[in-house]
Amino acid sequence: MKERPTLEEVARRAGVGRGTVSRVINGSPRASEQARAAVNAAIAELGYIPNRAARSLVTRRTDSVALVVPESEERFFTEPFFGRVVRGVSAGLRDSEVQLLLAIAQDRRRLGHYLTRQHVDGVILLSLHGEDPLPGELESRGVPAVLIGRPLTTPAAYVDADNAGGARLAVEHLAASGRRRIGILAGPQDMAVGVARLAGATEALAAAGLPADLVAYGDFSEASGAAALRELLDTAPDLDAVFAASDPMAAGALRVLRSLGRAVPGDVAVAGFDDSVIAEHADPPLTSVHQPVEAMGTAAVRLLLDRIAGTAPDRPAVVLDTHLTIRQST
Amino acid sequence: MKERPTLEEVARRAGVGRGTVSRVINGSPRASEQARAAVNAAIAELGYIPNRAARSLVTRRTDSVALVVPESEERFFTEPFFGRVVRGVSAGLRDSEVQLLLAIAQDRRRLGHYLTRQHVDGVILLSLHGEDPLPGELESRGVPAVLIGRPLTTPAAYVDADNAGGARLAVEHLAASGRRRIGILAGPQDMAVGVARLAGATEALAAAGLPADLVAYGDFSEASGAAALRELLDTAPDLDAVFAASDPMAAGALRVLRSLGRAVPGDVAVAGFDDSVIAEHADPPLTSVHQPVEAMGTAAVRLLLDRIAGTAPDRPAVVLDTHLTIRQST
DNA sequence: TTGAAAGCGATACCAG
DNA sequence: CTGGTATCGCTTTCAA
Repeated sequence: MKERPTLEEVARRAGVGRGTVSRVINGSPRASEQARAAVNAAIAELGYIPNRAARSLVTRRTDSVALVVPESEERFFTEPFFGRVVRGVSAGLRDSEVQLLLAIAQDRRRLGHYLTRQHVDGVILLSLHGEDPLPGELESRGVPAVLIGRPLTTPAAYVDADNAGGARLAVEHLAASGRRRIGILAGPQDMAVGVARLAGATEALAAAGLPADLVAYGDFSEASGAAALRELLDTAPDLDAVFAASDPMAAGALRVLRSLGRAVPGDVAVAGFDDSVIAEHADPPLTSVHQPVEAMGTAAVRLLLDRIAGTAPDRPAVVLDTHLTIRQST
Repeated sequence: MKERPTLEEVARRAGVGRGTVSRVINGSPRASEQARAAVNAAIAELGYIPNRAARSLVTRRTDSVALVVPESEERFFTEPFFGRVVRGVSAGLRDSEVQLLLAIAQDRRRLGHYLTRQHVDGVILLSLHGEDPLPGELESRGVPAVLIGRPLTTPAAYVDADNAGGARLAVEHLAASGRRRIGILAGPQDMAVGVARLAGATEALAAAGLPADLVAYGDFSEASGAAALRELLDTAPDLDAVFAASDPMAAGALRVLRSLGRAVPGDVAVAGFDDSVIAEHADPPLTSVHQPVEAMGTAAVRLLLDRIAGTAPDRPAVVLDTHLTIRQST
């Protein structure tokens, strides 16, 4: 377990002063080629690695950002969404010397206490519900924050998928394939995603000259999707297509249709949202709106790093395109 | 953006020396009740938070552990497994002041370079394949490592689910419900999980006095499960149950059975492994072996923290129980 | 039990 | 362009 060399030893080995070594390491232009070469040689030879703690102590930067996830949102952990975001965030950090800290927020108070400039340079917040006071608190303490998922009302920097656009794509696809009685299984309207997906679907119906009279609400769960579809079938037995605001809701719809003996897509076409493993393994496999989750994570870090560097607008938003993955259910 | 107070200011406010403040903060017994009270009051009043960098600089500990995930294993990110592990690890760290660093390993060399005592106190490694040289490298450099998932051959500290036991449970369940021609859709035999699940299944067959002649192999994927089942049906058209080493494989089997018009569970019972969202949403919902993934994460940190503290055996292993979630497919 | 003083390893400013 | 020096905020002797 050999001890790591310090900057001072590098300086001695290279026959230069500590200042010079530091300049070379941090890519300062004020260093002669000669010095640069000597220092780099010494670094390579000694296997020198700068001590983050020491650096952080004087620069007052931590070179780390936190990804904060509310512990209460069990969905995050049992759905692939979380992993994909993490992967995207990590990819965005790849070439940047910045570390990713994971903060699963058990206790909001304690977390707010912890997330200071002393510990992180910035924060990415994974939030489902729009009404989180945390980003505001952070910003007011000088800690840049970026949300993944648009907040419902609170203004903040965020990255999101084009949920409305995705819903539009799906409904357009249903209409284009000749469906005329298209039902919408909408998500909860106290979340931005729920609102946006319904809005997009409604728009597409209007554009196709179809009525938007068949709307029922759920909470994104399978059971709620099943219930919502039953509700729609009560008023419109002639329904020939369904757009669900989530894949589990679509799966619930499939279940109901099967139990009723209605063929999919023969009698009723079904489209979901998220292009998740559920869509892929459903019977029949579900046409579903695909979100670029990894890209959202990457965009979020990029935005955050820009904000930390002070080179980003104060409250920027990035909205990424979705596309439709077409499978056998439509 | 108020500046955080330093320890020195706390000392001044409390009317004691810096040494005393430090002792109180770190719970040293060598501090009078009086001093303790004064210091704590000052800390509360000033909102003091110790500076990790400064502390780390002198203690030579980082108070952080890394969770390392091979980037190449796309499975990790698109399956809930990853999120659940993260959640468990995070829960294990909850009361410990230790931070969780996420390292998605793009480049093994660079990562090995990075993971020194200077940056982390220890490492948790999420590895699918058994042949990872990283843990060994780390240990030899004095960085404690704990694997999640038993390595195939390399000796190392690890936490794992009782894969063999889980497979045994599933096959026992099939046999107990009167099935006599039970096929095994095994996973790849170059992974410890694949080996263990097949071993457990075989054991259970033997214990039930049934032959273990119906075994076909796959790679855990849906397609491979479908292919493997077709293979078994060729030689044993009278097959009346299948145990698959993964849920996707089981889903593949369901698909084949459906296309052949065989009823599940009427004609053939099907059991999977992982109790994933796929099992839950399959048609019919799959009986599947449940692994305590969160608990594995928690156990892994606990083990790691013990090793860091030097209070754990040198190469300990923790194996956690699985259970069977029974659904309609059996 | 306590305070004072000496570092931990880096950066940043300074004069040269 | 360069080397020395002060400094970041904390822990840890050491002497009192």
